[in-house]
Amino acid sequence: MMIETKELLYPEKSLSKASAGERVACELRMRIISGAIESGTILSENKLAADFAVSRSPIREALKILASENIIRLERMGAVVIGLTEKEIQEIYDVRLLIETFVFERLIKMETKQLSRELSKILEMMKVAIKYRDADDFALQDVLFHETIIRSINHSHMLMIWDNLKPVMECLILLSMRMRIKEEYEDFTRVIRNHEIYIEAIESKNRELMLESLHLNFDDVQVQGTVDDLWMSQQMLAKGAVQKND
Amino acid sequence: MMIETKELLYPEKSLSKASAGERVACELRMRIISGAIESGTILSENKLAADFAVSRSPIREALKILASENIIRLERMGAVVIGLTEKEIQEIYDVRLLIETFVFERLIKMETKQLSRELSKILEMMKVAIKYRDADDFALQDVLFHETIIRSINHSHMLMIWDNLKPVMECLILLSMRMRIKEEYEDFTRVIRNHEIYIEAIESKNRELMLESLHLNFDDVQVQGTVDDLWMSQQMLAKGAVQKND
DNA sequence: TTTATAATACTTGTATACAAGTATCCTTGT
DNA sequence: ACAAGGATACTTGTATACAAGTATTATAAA
Repeated sequence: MMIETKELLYPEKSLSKASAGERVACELRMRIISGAIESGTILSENKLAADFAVSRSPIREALKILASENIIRLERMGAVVIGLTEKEIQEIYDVRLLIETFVFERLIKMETKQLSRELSKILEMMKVAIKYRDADDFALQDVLFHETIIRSINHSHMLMIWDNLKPVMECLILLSMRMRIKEEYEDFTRVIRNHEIYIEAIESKNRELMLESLHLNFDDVQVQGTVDDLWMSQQMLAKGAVQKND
Repeated sequence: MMIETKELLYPEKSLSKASAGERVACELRMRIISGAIESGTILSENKLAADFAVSRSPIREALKILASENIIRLERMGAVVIGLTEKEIQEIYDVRLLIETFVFERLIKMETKQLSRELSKILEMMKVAIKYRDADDFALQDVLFHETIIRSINHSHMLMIWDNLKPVMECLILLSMRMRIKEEYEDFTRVIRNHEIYIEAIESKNRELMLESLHLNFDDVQVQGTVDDLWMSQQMLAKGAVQKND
């Protein structure tokens, strides 16, 4: 059944095969992360069902999904909207950095020709998306780019973590790109360049280059704050590794 | 409604306040991980509903949960049991190592007196559990021990990852402890010792000690394989950090 | 005016009903 | 014997109904 409401924030084309529950989840996610639904709001299953013109079953499914993403909190009575604070966004990037560096280390030991080709293709698509000023398409391809890298190492649990992170990342990037495509057009060529560096890093299996592009990417989605904890953690672990190798 | 079936693998006391769906999820998880339900089996909502004597609603909920844990795969027709291969168990430990080292780095910058007290209490409970040969209680406290550490840093996304990992970890530890409490009794005192080392590491904020106990813990749940990728990854990141600090 | 209690209008969790789609198997035609 | 097609018995996704519990509010008593 179609969702009947004023205006959909989430690009419809992406959920052609999605169930009503997933649709609702995507739309609610966008509204919450964009701030259209304020943090602290209490969502009621019945009210949502009425708003989206579906029954409670898909609504329940949607709320479960959003709760697993830590966007809402399921309580005895009603679901409380949590939303994304600055801190949470920083946390998301902590996780992403953790995953992607882990993935890269695996990639170094692998044949990456096929992957590199796939990434190049996605990059071309992104260029086209810019050319036609399609922010949504650009954002979705951007997400796909990183997902493709993560998938390539065949680590089901890293993929699990990504699957949890992905929807929120997607929202953030979608919103960010929509904002910037109007005025800050040149930002996009820089994003493209960062991705090219990433591919180069994979092809040459160059750790430093990969780190560089990763940070450029992060900085590019507006979060700057330090990631000192992460760095310290890694440094510590490395010391441990060295010690173990003695 | 009560689940009516021959024999429950999951300790009932833990799910006093759980919904039927969660109960089913826990029980199915145990059966799958223990091998009682073989990998490759196709689960049908209707059949499960009949077996557990509940309606399809809680069954659907349970299947969603298990799918998010990568234990089953939801397909067009039926849910396919994936189970845990050696590789997957290794992957779980990759993730756990990733999380716990990150957490420890945060702990170093925090006041850990309160945490240390909590952990000591849990440790005492574990000792009592051993004294009375209660493998289940021991296992659950063990899980709680690690969860307490992770919770203490207030990082909602690390907690999210843990929440995903926890149920499977819990199953593994439950099964492992049940196996060993009969014959390999002295194993438990070693586990206790490892946890004591962990607390000491937190109190003294000693990275090397923490790593040591972490590895002892891992080795203790039978997985030995290398974690080379992780080590390499950390080493690489540390280099990056150094470079950045220059 | 304030407090206690009871009615009401919500809430969730579960059961059941139904529609639409898909695999299986059986029949039928060649 | 074998291929084509259709009936049948499954499947999931969604809607709806109901029970049990909780917050709120209104009413009544002190």
